[in-house]
Amino acid sequence: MANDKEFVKEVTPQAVDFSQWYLDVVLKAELMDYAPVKGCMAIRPYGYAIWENIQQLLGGRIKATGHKNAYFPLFIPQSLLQKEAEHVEGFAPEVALVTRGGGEELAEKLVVRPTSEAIICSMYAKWIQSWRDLPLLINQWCNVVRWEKNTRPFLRTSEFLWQEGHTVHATEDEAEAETLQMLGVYQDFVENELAIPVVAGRKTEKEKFAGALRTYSIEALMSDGRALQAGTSHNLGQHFARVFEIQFQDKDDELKYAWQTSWGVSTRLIGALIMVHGDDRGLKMPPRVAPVQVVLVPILMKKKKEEVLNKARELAARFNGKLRLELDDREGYSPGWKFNEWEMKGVPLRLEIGPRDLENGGVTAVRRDTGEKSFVAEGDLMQQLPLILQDIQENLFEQARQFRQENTRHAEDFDNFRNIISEKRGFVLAHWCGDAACEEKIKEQTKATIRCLPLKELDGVEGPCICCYKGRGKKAYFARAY
RNA sequence: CGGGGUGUGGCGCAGCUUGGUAGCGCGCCUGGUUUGGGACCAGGAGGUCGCAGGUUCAAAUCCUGUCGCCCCGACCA
Repeated sequence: MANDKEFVKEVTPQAVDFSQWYLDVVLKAELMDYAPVKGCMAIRPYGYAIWENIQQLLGGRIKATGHKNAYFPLFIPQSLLQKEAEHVEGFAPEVALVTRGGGEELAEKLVVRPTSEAIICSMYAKWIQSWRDLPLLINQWCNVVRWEKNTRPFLRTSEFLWQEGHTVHATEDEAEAETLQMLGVYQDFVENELAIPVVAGRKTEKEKFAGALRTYSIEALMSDGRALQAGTSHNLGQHFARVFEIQFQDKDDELKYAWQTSWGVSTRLIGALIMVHGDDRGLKMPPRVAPVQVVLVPILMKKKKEEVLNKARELAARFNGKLRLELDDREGYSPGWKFNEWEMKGVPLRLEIGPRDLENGGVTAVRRDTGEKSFVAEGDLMQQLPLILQDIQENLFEQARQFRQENTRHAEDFDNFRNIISEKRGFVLAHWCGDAACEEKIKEQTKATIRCLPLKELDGVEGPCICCYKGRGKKAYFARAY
């Protein structure tokens, strides 16, 4: 269709240039706009609504597991950040520093938080004295700043929004259990609400969080075959407790250092949502997080204009508070224009109501995921719409799951490994001996990194390392990553 | 930090080679006709051409400098 071409011209097809497609979509769907500062963006209402839904759905899970929200300062005295050696080293290059305030040079420079371990630990040291104060389970929603050289909307920005949980426990076992519990919460949330299948696993020493004992992550596969870390959960051990002196007197009267965890997901999830589900026509929002779940477009002909409009308004009012339904009764835009715009924005379900539908006593429903059209009688709407949305949610997950399955391959020798990575991308499962030198060599030669060592034992059998063939180890997930 | 690109009404671009005081498409505003996959007609508003200096009677255009932003790589949620 001529019109189709015209429209599609505004969005670069994925096959032509995936990264340009991504940029076209985030801008045209009005998720964000570039701000005057490099790497910074304004998150527009439609994009922010996704974040609000994430906050609500993930926030609910965080609270349900006993955590409470709190807020800690944006500014961290430089000396605090520098306490934990590995932590400083990891973050120093990307830290923004405030040196002046109130027109004067500051006595101590202030770091703009790149993450809040330091400032939070300094407070926890004051709050914790006894085993009775534990566990301490706190989460905060905030912005953080990391001075990035290479930025991309949502995926890597100089400032981003996230949620960071910081907990303190009496024992190592409890801390480890908490770390894994929250990883599980992330997996459940991302799979069931964002419809993105993920692999849960442990990070290698090289890839772990600066200052952590162990880092776990959930890893997702984007539709261009590159992996994206979608959430991390760290067992901090006693590293921070020791330098910040978070001590408690235990039941046995002894003074002990506490065990800590931290875990976070960021606005990067929005990037994942776009890259996992989107197509050449734009976004495809999973209904559970879609800012608009259903759009109702009245077809306003000269005849029956008022009747159609009245019925549309009546239907919209009926779903008020039950579904996120938007009535698009703007005049001056043709129905076709609206269809395309809402498809670009990824609204899962579109309802059309025109003179014909009025006669037939219902609406025409069109799914964003399959393009399938159906007629729904007015009386069935209340019951049918949630079912269709649920079906769309499941279908999106299933599509993504299938894609991941088709793009997860096993490699038994290095040539095979290299070929898969360079020609097909996706996840590659291969044996790794555990030596950082092999990890590094693989990265240099293929640009693929170890995404994680899966928690779920895949075959569980050890084999010769894909790189050195000498050492033996279990299979790890490799991929080129964002 | 390297490589590339780009800066001209809100957006996308042309004009620059060969200096002569800014144009096109989209969008926007008004009115009318339209409306089942990005409608049409008529009228209209809107730009000291990233910034600074220089050359010239005259600079979007030539020269010098500078800044921003975007993309691709090395480092990272």
